[in-house]
Amino acid sequence: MTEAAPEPRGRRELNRIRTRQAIADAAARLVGERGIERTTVDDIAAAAGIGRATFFRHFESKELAIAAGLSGAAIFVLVGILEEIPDEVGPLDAVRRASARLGEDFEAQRAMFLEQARLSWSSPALMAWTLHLYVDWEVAIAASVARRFDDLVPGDPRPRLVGAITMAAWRLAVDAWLTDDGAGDLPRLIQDHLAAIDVPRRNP
Amino acid sequence: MTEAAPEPRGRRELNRIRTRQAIADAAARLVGERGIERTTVDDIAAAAGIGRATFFRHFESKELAIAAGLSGAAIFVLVGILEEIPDEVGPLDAVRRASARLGEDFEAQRAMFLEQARLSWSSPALMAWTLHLYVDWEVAIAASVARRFDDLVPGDPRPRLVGAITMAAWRLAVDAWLTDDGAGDLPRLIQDHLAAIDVPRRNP
DNA sequence: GTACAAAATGATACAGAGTATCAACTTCTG
DNA sequence: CAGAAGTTGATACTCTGTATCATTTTGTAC
Repeated sequence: MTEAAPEPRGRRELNRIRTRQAIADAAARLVGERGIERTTVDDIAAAAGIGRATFFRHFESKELAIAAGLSGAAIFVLVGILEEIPDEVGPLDAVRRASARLGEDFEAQRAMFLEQARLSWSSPALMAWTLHLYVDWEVAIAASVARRFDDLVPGDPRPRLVGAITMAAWRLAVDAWLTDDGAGDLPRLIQDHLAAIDVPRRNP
Repeated sequence: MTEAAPEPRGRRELNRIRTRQAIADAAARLVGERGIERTTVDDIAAAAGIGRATFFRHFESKELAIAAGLSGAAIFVLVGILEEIPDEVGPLDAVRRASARLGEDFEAQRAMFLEQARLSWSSPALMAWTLHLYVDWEVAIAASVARRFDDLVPGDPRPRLVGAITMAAWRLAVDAWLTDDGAGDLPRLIQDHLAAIDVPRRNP
């Protein structure tokens, strides 16, 4: 999972990251072209230039590779933007601002987001593994917002809760957007969802 | 998924519900006895007294049947208790009270809950499908809390957000509990998680 | 640059999951 | 009771995911 790690050490790590990204990209592209049912692990492996055994060294399932290819980019960018929000901004406000920043470029990529969202929920197995991937993103968001709490204690549930709330708000906003066939304003929907929740930055 | 539906109409519906429950129960029992890797769809079908094709008419995957058998009971009871909380209690408070009520009997079944929780996260595929099942439960909780908002409007995201928050709080509390090998106080952990979040019953 | 250890790869075989088809059986309706 | 509708179980098949092993690539020490 892509966190703000130090520069990778050697060629092995570089290759590992590059291969994983190549697999995810190939998976998303082939599923976009043919649909999930007509896309096999062998197809994805061939398109990524690897063997099938290597595929399974990078991803636990075909659907996880597809989910990483479809959903990974937007969330990766969100976490990156989160890191840039000034430290004095509270945890949920930081998430709101980062989501708003991501939304600024939304119109330029609306069709792509819509297609990716449709594909993500287009099979029960892919939905299940997309949710699995979202848990990884929750952890990344939690790591990013933890320092924004004034009174964090060891074992404090709030960073993980903020991560979970963020992914839930996004997921439900995308659901509503798809229900409306993408006619709605997704950035607005995300902000509405995030506005409805509060996680105080300081316990009472 | 079990919602407070009217009495089933005919023998077909009764059989469908009964068969589905038999499959889920057999799946959980066999996985408890042998582990996931040693439990096949044919094993579960045989234990439930059905054919393998019938198995796949009730569940989209082996792991979904297992998840339904392991996790379904506790959440079914939670939704039932939610229905009994007085209408004037706000949405999240109702969830807190229902969770507290469920926790009253916790000690009597602590070993069973611990084993079920461990099994639920014991394979990536089962984790993914358990999360998939949780989305069904979010919908059920949303249906139950919707009337507790003073100013609900069509398309209002808050009931679904309460559902998502409830399942996230439970999931993260169980995670923390497992990290501590079940030594912690799960009902207390759930209350702590639920206490950290607010969804105002009325928009400002 | 070389030798060796460690890690990664790809080919392959296999068990089992998940899908599709069809004949037979069960349930429902009039 | 007859006929329609729905459900079932057996079976064949494709593909996923796992395991094994020989080969290749990368990293380290000298």
